[in-house]
Amino acid sequence: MRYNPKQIEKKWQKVWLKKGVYEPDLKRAKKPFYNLMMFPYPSAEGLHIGSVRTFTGVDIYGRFKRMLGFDVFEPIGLDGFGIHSENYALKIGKHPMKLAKITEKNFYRQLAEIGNGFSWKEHFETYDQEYYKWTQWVFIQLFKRGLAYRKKQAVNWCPSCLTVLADEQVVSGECERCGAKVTKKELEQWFFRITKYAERLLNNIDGSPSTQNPTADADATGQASSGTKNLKGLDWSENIKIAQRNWIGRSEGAAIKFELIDVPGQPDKKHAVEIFTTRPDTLFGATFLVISPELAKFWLEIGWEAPEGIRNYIDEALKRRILEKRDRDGKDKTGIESGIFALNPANKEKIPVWISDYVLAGYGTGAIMAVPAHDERDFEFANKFGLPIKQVVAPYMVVDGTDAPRSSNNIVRFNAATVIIKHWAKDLYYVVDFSEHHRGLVGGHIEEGETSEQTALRETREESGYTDIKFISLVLEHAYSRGYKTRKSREEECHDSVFAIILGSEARVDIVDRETKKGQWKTKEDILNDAQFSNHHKEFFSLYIGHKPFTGSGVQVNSGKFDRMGSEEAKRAITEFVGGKRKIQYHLRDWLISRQRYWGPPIPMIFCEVCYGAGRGEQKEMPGWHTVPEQDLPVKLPFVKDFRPKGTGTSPLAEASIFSKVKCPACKKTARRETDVSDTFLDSAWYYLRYPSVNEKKAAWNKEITKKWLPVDMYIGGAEHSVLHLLYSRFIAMVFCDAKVLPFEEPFTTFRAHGLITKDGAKMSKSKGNVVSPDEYIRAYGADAVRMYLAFLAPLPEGGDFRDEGIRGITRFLDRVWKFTNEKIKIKNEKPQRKKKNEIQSAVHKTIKKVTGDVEALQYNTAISALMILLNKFEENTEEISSEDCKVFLKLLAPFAPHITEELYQSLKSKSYKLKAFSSIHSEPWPKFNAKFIHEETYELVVQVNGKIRDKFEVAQNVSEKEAVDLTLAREKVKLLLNSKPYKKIIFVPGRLVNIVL
RNA sequence: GCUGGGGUGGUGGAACUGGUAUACACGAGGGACUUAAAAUCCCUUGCUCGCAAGGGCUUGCGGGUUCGACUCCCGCCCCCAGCACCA
Repeated sequence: MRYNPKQIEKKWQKVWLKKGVYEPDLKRAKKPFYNLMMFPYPSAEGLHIGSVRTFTGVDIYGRFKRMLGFDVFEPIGLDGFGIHSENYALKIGKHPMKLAKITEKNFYRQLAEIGNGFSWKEHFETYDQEYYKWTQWVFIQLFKRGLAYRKKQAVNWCPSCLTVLADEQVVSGECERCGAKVTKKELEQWFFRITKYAERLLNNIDGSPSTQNPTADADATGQASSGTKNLKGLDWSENIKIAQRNWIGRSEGAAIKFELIDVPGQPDKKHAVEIFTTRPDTLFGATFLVISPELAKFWLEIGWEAPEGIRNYIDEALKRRILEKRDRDGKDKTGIESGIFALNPANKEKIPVWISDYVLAGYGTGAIMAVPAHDERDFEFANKFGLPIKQVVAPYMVVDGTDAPRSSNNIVRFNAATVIIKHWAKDLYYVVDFSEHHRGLVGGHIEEGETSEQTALRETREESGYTDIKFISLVLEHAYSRGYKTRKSREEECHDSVFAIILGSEARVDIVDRETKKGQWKTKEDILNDAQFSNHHKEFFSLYIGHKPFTGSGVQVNSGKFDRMGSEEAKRAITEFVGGKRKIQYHLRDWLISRQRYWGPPIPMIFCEVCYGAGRGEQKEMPGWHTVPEQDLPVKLPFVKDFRPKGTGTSPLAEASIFSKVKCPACKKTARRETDVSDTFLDSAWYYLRYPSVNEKKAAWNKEITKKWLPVDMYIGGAEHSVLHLLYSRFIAMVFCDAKVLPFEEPFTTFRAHGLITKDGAKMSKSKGNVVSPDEYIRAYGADAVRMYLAFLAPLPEGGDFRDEGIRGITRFLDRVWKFTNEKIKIKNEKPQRKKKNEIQSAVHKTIKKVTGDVEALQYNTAISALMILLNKFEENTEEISSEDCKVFLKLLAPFAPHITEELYQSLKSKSYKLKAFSSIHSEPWPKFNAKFIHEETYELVVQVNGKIRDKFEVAQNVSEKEAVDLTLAREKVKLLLNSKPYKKIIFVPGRLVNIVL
């Protein structure tokens, strides 16, 4: 019989289902293992090959764990509620409610065909009332805990589709669907206060105890520290952790008040503006303030009398802000002088206040101090409007990570002068070659009795030979650098004075410097791009000639009594000096929950005018708002024929008066329902809690079952969800942990991101028409081959390239597995002639070890390669292989190719299997390796001469150094190479090589 | 621009803790079987010089550390992903 995947795959899928091979006992499982893949949303074309790869990737791991004795729970469901599914419905002109049923069927069929060990009994869909009832309940709990609120905010708006768009539907400022330029529209929206959890969400990533944070909100997180502490941090892919850290975006800085002088229209009042900065060390260099148009508008509202020009600017800037999604590259800053002045608290200088659109309203206080010498944006702005630039931090070149001068014994200190020499006529600069691969600027030590200017002039003459020198300016008072002079193995620290010198003419004398350095003229660009140009000097050069602000840390200059202090230290000192407060800011914004759409769970809130008038409400700050009483859940999504988004900024549900009209739960008068639906991310932020408790009718999740199965042991999904979905899920878990209805605050113990899959080296996309559909491949090659090929492409965490020819290798392999095992079955070679017993045994056990380790690390490609090598060995030694060997092989292969291995395993056990007595290979224990079988008696010793391989020979495993060396020197080849010359030394690495150094 | 990840044969990709670079597979070339093709099986396959024995070169580029570097250090270039006026 030939291997025919079509026949066997369907057969075993049915048997597994019937026997409940993949259904753990949720109540009584002894070693629960929750194996989860990211919630799929059914898309237009059905299952994408990339998702198939993830699902089988997760499944391989789950099958492996099951064989290791765990009760594996591997649920599946559909995230079919929300904007993606609705958009597809809009596109093909079907109603999403009807469409859902169709896609659902197709999706589940595809999922069944790939042969995963899903726990099908627990599946659900997010658009099922039984599910979204609890999604609504989740919303209510957040409202009750004061974490849901309403606020006006500008949302993405497509003027052509007349609809609100989610951020991810806006591709570089344009509507994903029609390509129209996306604008903004101000609407009242529901938000979740995720920002209250910013610090905890951040700290849990690393499990480090929260840092001292005097100003952070204490109320929401107050009881947090007593909760579960995850001291080790999350076992997540590092890149995902980094993405989350960046998204939360904690920055440490200071809040500093600037007094305002003479605000027009406010002659008698004292005003001040508070700014947030991460660089209080640069305060002495703050030459102006900038406020956002929003803050300026607010100032106008509270009585600032500004001239019309300024008012116009503010209005226009605000309008632009609403219309444009985002500035393409953050350039073209606009601005206007307000006429108001402020007092720099550090040096008491009077500085102007500007209004500009480069300052954001939503971050910090909406006002900044501008330090053009040390901030790129301020620098650009100051140059555009001719504002003063004042340097207060000098660079301190470092090699060892420290950022300030410090004392140490092996530091050689000296003062030096560095000189930038400009050509007399062209835009060229003189550089000297220190050595063949090292260039830099002219300069040298300041000698006894010399001023730094004198040094500069002397060094210029000595090193360049030019004599017609015009000293033009002192660029920096001081700069500090530390470098290693490796040859002398000491550190040197020099205090540089940097000068710019311009040559009047080419008058020149012979170079008198005894090192006779070679020099050349270079352009600015050449110098800045020269890899061999001294970095230390490059920094000086770019500061003055390259015209760039210095944004690093270094040493204070021009900062009064703080001069010569390291700038890191100065941050604290200067903040204190001006009476500022240390402050922590986050980039994280609150979670926008409302969608003015149809296809989602209606937000379970009721607004009552009467209660609003009376100031009644469940939350003090939100009079008039009531949650839908729990017994009235779910708020069913009605069938609305015209589900298209309206251009009005309200959901299509608002049109259905039967839906929106409701009795107020408090006063029983007529009230109206909230007609917005919630964001899809809310559906998927808690779904993992529902799977094990899907049969629970009275609550969103069952307490005991949750305690048994959660948190999720292994979670695998796409890096594209590394921020939003994972952060939202963590947030929701934390909230419920605080509410004492969840026993943990981190939902996913281990998370691994899989890579992206390409087709023939190119990204798959509908427009390119190169999207791989799993169906045709499964039809042509069978699910096992598809699964294995996807696993063989590359390690799961990395991407891979799908090539049609590649799959041939796998089908060949499976054919050979089939043939070989069937021959074994025929011969029934239980006690084979074992001439090479040790060799075979060693190969088998090595493979067990390799596959076990690789599967645990999700390196499926190398695990499969090891199995291929073992099969080669088997085929070369057919007579030597027992059916036990075969069984081990099949077990190792089983997670990857579940159908063929089941078929072969069953026939290996008995000629005809009986359903009654059926026990699956997938429930068998995973093979164990024995280190003593892996051990080999000899190994190949490599002989190197000066690191090059010259010879190899067999030695005993336990060969001593002396023996090995003697054997090596006795080799003919070695003798020839040495030619009886002496060698310097011999290095022996046991188990590997001997290296003879001449 | 910033933050990650990466750059190894014609291709997908291997390589322990610094110790035999290119495992495994695809593709290609040659051969066997066949009337023929497909399938299957066997051999060759990093580049290069050489009739051969044998040598030289090779992990994006340039330096360095080391007996020895794909691996560690410094600088640069390129690709992918995410973020992007966050002060």
